[in-house]
Amino acid sequence: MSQTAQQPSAEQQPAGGPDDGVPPHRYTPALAQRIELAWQDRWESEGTFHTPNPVGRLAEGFERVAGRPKFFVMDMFPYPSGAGLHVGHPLGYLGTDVTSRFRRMDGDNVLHPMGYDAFGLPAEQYAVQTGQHPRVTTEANIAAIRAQLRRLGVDHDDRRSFATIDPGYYRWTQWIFLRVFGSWFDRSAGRARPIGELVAELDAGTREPDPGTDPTGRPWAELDDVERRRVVDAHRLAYLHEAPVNWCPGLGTVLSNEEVTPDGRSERGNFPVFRRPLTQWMMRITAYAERLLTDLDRLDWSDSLKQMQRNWIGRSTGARIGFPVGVAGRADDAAPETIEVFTTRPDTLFGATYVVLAPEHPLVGALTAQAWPDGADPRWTAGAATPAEAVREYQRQASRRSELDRQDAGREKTGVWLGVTATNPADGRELPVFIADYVLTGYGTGAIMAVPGQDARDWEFAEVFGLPIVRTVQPPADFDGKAWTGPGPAVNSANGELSLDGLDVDAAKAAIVDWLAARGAGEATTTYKLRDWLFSRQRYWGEPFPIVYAIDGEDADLPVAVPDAMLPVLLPEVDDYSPKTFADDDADSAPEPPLSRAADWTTVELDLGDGPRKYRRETNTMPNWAGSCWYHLRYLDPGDDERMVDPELERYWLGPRGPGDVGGVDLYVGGVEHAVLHLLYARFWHKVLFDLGYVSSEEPFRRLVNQGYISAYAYTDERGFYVPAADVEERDGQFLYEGRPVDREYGKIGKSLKNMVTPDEMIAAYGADTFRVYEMSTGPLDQSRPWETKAVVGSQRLLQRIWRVVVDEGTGAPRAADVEPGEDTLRALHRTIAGVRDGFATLRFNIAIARVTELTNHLTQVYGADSPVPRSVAEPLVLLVAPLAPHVAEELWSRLGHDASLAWHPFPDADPRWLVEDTVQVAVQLNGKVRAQVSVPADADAAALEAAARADEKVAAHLAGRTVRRVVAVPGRLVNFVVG
RNA sequence: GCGGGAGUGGUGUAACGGCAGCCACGCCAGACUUAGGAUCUGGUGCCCUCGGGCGUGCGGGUUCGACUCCCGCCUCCCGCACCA
Repeated sequence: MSQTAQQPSAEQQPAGGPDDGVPPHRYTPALAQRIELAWQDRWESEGTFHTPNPVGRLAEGFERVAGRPKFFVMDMFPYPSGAGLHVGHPLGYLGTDVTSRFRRMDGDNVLHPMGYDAFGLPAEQYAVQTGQHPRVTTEANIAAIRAQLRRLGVDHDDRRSFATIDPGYYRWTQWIFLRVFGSWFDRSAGRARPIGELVAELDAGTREPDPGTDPTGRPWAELDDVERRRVVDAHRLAYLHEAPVNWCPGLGTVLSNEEVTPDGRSERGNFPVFRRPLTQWMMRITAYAERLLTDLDRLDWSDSLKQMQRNWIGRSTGARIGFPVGVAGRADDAAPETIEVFTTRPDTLFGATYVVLAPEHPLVGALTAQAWPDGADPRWTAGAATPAEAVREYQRQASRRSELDRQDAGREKTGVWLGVTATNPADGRELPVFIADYVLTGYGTGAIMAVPGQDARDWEFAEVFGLPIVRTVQPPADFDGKAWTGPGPAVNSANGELSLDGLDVDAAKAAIVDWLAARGAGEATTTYKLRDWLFSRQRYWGEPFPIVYAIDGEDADLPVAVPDAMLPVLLPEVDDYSPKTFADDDADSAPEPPLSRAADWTTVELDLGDGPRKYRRETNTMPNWAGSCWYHLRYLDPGDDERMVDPELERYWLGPRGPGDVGGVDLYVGGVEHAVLHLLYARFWHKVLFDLGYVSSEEPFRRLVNQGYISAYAYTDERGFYVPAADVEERDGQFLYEGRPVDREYGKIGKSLKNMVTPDEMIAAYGADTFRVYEMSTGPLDQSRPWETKAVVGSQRLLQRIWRVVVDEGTGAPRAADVEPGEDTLRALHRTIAGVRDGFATLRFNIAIARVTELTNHLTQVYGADSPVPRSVAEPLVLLVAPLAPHVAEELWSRLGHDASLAWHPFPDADPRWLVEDTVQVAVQLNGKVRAQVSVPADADAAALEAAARADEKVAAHLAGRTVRRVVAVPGRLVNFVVG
């Protein structure tokens, strides 16, 4: 490639024939294509965008950048779907590319890698349909996207690319899983620790098992080995758990809460989802709820995104209060039970008039009375002969009811009485206990005290069931509504020992919680909406778990980690990639993962330290999100076979920049659709790795920006059918397709709206540089915008004008010469430099382009078509535009006589001398309205400014005969006369 | 309902509390052309009696001065939503 290096000019033939009137060396789309392909080849062959690491395999050339600050910029990596990119997809990739190129020129050691998120449902579903191995389609799709990205001219370091399906990558995904499995959350320390330390402390008697981890209730010392294993397993951050899960028969798999849409369907495929108890792998993300919440404050993310995560974590503070249930009416051998409720309003305890359990609450069976008491309200019994019958029927209905119905706040409240009462600990009143589906199993304790006077939902239920309503907060005098949830003094809230009456809400809360705590009847507590992460999928195309279970023996079915040295656990070949799927609405079906049918693979003989034994493998696979939880770490050296990541590389690229800094990627750009799923999971894993000492950064992504979306107009004819948007004409404000009027809509780009526009089409018509400039010119990166193909020509014209400033269109020779620019030109240049830098630094590339356009237009006017352009202006112009339109900039730079790529050339600096004017125009206002302009020296003080203004004829005319009450003169800006 | 964000020409947008509309698309006119869907130049917020008047969703407020800050509405977009 040395020939290319010395003679990089891509121009091999004139752009047009002699007869068509187009100058032979004009920057036409055809020339743009040749330039772009040639420079893409050269960048690749020279390794222009190889980023050196400080140490290790990729350290070559580091001495060149050792003194530079590091800058790690990253895109949310794509899922290679095969559907192809449309013009909306590259927006973020181009934003990071411009930033990356700018920061490199401006003196940073920039890391800008790209990988592929490649496990997942679409490839698997395609495989199920065609029998083609998902790896084959996935790899073909990756190759296609990689080619498209290359054609856009992005500056990724190709040596650092990988896909999550690479065994060399998912080996470490499995390794991280084992670290999570191999640790527990020490609540006293507020962090994860290796599980071995837990065992040591339990053995030493310095620690008791966490509550709820030991079903035997016996001391640790008295437990046998298997019982101890179970206790330890219950502490792990990755644990097996039988619980109601989101079972999706149509997909044949379970889904995490986050993968279920609010209307109770699968996010992928839109199939119905049912709640069903199953044993599944869970990740204890809830242990990190507090840190995930509070550390948001330390991140440079948008407020809206932080707010979404806060809402998802859903912290709320309140109290747990016990409501004892007596034995009266229950089975003869029933022991007394206490219903624990969670409330954020303990101050309203005296207003509680009934208690409600979720239908799935574990105490429901034990609390249900044998028979209805005499005179039971028919509204409470649902017409059933016994409480047990009513409960069974209600539970059945609740499990059948889709999440949509269940969460529809407008639906009338339903429920049944258990036939028993619970005692209000504050005043000893007996309150009826119901089950009702407006109380959710997974939140709080799955049980509430109902306070209709202060809660709209409880009020509604009380009205339907004829339950008493007691106000315990005095509403304002003019309030005539139902439940009052606002502030006010407590009323009706006293017992023999305690009175809350007159206290405001906060004071009443404090008083009642103290009183309850003193009698062991309750305590202040915090709960979260966030639930543990369901981590198993019954799919083929995902990472296998590095977990086996003994087949025989006392410890059968307890999970055992596959030793690190035996990783990766490779995905086996199978004949059928599909999980067993069922009719969409078959709620009673049970999962059957494809790996369970790989008979040779599922059982294995291993020696895990106590001799060879037979084990069965875990046949679930990890969810799609696993691979994207840590890929930022693998970019640092994807070829490292020794470690997940070299700690020294992690410290260099991701480590904190100072005390208290969270560290992480310096700029992470991607779509807002990952606001809770990916970003919460990735933060969680990163924090676990931090706690265990594998990384020095507390957060994965220091700064995050959501790029906007590109939408496009679509058109429907009189029948409501979409017509091809590309063929619609606008005439006099009317939109016409084949001469007939059509209606305009605005929406997602895609086949269904017939408004698809692809980068390939745009690149073919204009070249990648024009496409890049157009996309970046339409607004700040984070802003959504409409696509308008007809406007692309503006960007094409800009690049043509820049080309024409630097190159003679007739001869192809550079027009730059060593002539001195005029002062106007110098000012224009340096103002442009300052503006472009500002635009790049703030991701408002539209500003940078506007300033470059101004400079170009200035040069076009001043230097015409023939006079030589000062080299000292032409060269900076080329450098300024280089991050936006890198190919044409490289070509011009080379024609200006430079052998080396400009990718590493210093970005121009604005000379402050040329940013200040000698004389400035200042506005003269009367009462805030501009009446005149005066020209004054830039350094004129207030008095000089006022004098100059008064000397102006127009101003004098305005001031004549009027009283000047006040003069505001701001040097360099304006004079304002306040007149009477 | 709760939370977040945004409302500026025909369109995308721009304006440290200081001349509202930079730059571009579109449109209008002109130049060069056999020709123009090329290129270049000029114009283009609205109204006007050509003096000027009015203009940043609406209404108030702070200020010498508000697109910008504060309060209250309206509209649109996004997220969450029976979360106790």
